[in-house]
Amino acid sequence: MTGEWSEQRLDGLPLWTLVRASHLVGQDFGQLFARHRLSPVQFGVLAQLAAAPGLTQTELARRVLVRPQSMAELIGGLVERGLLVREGPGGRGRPVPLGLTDDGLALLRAAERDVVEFNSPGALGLTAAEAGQLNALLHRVIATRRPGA
Amino acid sequence: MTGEWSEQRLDGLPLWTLVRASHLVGQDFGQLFARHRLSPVQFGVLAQLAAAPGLTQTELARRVLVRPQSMAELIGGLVERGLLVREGPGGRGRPVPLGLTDDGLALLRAAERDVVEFNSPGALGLTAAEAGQLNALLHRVIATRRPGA
DNA sequence: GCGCCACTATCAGGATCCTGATAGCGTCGG
DNA sequence: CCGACGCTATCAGGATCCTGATAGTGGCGC
Repeated sequence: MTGEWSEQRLDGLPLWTLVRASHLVGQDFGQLFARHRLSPVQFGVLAQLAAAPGLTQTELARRVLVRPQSMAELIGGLVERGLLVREGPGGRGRPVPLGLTDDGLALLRAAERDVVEFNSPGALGLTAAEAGQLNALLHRVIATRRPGA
Repeated sequence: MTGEWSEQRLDGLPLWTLVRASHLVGQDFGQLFARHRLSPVQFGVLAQLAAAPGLTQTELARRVLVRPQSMAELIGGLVERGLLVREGPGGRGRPVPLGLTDDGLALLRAAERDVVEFNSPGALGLTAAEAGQLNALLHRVIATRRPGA
C-alpha cells in the first residue's frame, strides 16, 4: 500500500485534478480578461453587480470569494475607469452601495462574449453532453462545500 | 439575447464553474497542507520529486506550473527543513538536481493520506462513480489544454 | 580555439490576495 | 440616554507568484 511512489497516485483524486486543471484554465482566463483590461476577479465583480445592483463592498467580497480588504483597490480601479459608481457619501464605517455604469455593463457584455466562446465544448475538447455533465458535477461539488449558498 | 443580465448566464459555463469550484477547494487544500507546514505547490514539488528524482529546479517548475523564479525560495524552505537535498555543487548557471530525503518522503506520505481522505467521494458529495466521471472529464480538459504532456 | 546560443539560476520590482489591527457607524438592551 | 456589540471600511505588513533583466555554463558550428 505504501510501496514505491508513482505519479499516478494523485491522478485518481478528483479534487487534486480539479486544482491542476483550474491552474491551467485560470491562466487562460487571465489572458482573456486582460484583453479587456480586467482581472478575473474584477469580471466577477461586474457580473455580480449586474445581477444585484447596490451591493456593498463587503457583500461583494463574499460573493467573489475574496476578503473585504482586497476589494478596495480592486474597486478603485474600476471606479476610476468609469465602470462603477459609488452611491452615497461613503466614509470610514459607512456601507457604500456600488452600481454599474453603462460603460461597465457594455464591457461586461463584451467580456462575456469571449468567456462564452472560451467555454464552447469544442475549446474544451468535450462533447456538449460531456460539458454539461462536467458543469453539473462541479456545481454539486460547490454546493457540498458551501451549504449556505 | 443580450437582454437583462442574470447571474445564471455564467452558471452554464463549465470553465467558469471550474475556476469557482477550484477557488473553494484550493482554500481547503491550503489548510490541509498547512497542517504539515506545506503549501499546495510544495506538496506538488515533493510528489514530482518522488516520482522522478534528480529533477532540476526549472524542470520542476514546469511540472508544477510555476515560473523558475518562484522555485528558489520555495525550495529553499524545503531544503532548510531537511526534506530536500541539492545534489552537486550548484552555482549561478549550473543545473542543480534535487532529491528527496527520507524525511521528505515520510512527510509526503503523511500528507498524501490526508489528501486521499479529503478526496473521498463522501467528502465531495458524489458517488464513487460520479467522482470517477468528474476526474476523467477533468483529465480530458487538461489534456486538451496541454497537448504536450 | 572561439564566439554564438540555448539553457539554468538569480536579482529586482510589481501585482494580487492574505491576516491582523484600527476606526467609524448604527442598533439594541438596560 | 448610553455603552456594548456587530457591521463596515481601511491601514499595515506579509506571503506568493508574476514579468523583465542579468549572469554563469556547456555545446555547436565556423
